[in-house]
Amino acid sequence: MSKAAKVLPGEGTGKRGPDGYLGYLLRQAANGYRHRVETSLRETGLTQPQFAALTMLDAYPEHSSADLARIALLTPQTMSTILQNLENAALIRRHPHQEHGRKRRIELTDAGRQVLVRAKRLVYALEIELAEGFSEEEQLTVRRWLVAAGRRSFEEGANKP
Amino acid sequence: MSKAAKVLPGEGTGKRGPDGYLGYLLRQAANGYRHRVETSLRETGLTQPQFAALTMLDAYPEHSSADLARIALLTPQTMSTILQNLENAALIRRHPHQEHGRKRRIELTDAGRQVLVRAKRLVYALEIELAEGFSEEEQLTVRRWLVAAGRRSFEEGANKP
DNA sequence: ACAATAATATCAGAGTTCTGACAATGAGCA
DNA sequence: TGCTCATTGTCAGAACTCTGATATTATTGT
Repeated sequence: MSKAAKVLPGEGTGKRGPDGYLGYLLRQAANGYRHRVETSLRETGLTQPQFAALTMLDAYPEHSSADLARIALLTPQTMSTILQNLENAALIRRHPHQEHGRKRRIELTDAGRQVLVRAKRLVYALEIELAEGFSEEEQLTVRRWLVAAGRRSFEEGANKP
Repeated sequence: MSKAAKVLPGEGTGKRGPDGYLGYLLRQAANGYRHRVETSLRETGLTQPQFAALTMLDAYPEHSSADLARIALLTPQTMSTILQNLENAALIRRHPHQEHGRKRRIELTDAGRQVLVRAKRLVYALEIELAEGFSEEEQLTVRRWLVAAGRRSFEEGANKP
């Protein structure tokens, strides 16, 4: 290993610690958390987006793929991909929509419901971990910031996902 | 559109506002910010990870692909992919490492340096936007939280990226 | 009723990220 | 010396995410 590699900034220091750029920290935090979620969900075979989609479908069974995309701030194409994978895994089913030729009604299968129950337990444990060490007030600050970071100047893009 | 779709929770309400799950908010914030960065970087053709890699290489020209992966908390495979794309775009160059058969020395090309200068201006403007509306103290809370969210319980995984 | 516009869904292609597997090099030990 | 192990780099395959394009259906305007 070259001499330079020995001088790698340490774990929580420099640009990687609390002095780093917010955008860089945001990407790393999301990557790290997704990784933990999917490691924890390994036994269920679900990914983080699949879990989110199943949860939304369970809460709002009336919604179409396009609806879900809007809710999750994703493009319709992305949501379509996620739903295709869920359908291939037989966790959801899609029927033609009555009174609608193009829209499709989406339903969780029994397997989907069972997996979701197990997955919720696993993910909620991690969710609690995310808040550990931060006061109620600090958590509120973080939530406000995350919402703002996800939505800031979202109106100038052409393909506004 | 079905009646149910009319009752979609509004923009900043319910699970999508400050009352939502932290993990869900984190994913959306990172998605939204990445989207803004790449829209802004459109003219340069860079993606957010490519920008991050170029910035790191410019700051630490001695580092190998494996070094960069460790710094950025990514797997070696991921960093390898990003560097391949940068190399195909002729923004970096890789030479065999002296005193080392396997390691490779990575350098920005002139084109790479020029693109990086333009990209930095664009991204730093967004970085400032990320902090807007939050006090110094609040920003520190957010940074601390992001660092913790990215690193929490990172030691139990087998493939520790 | 017919044409124009909007909404829904999907295909194609690219980049990022992971897991899993593998080859080649370097370092340490019996 | 030779064996073992860690490091470095890559290939293959999958999922997610985007942009761009296209087909089908619904709504709206004249």
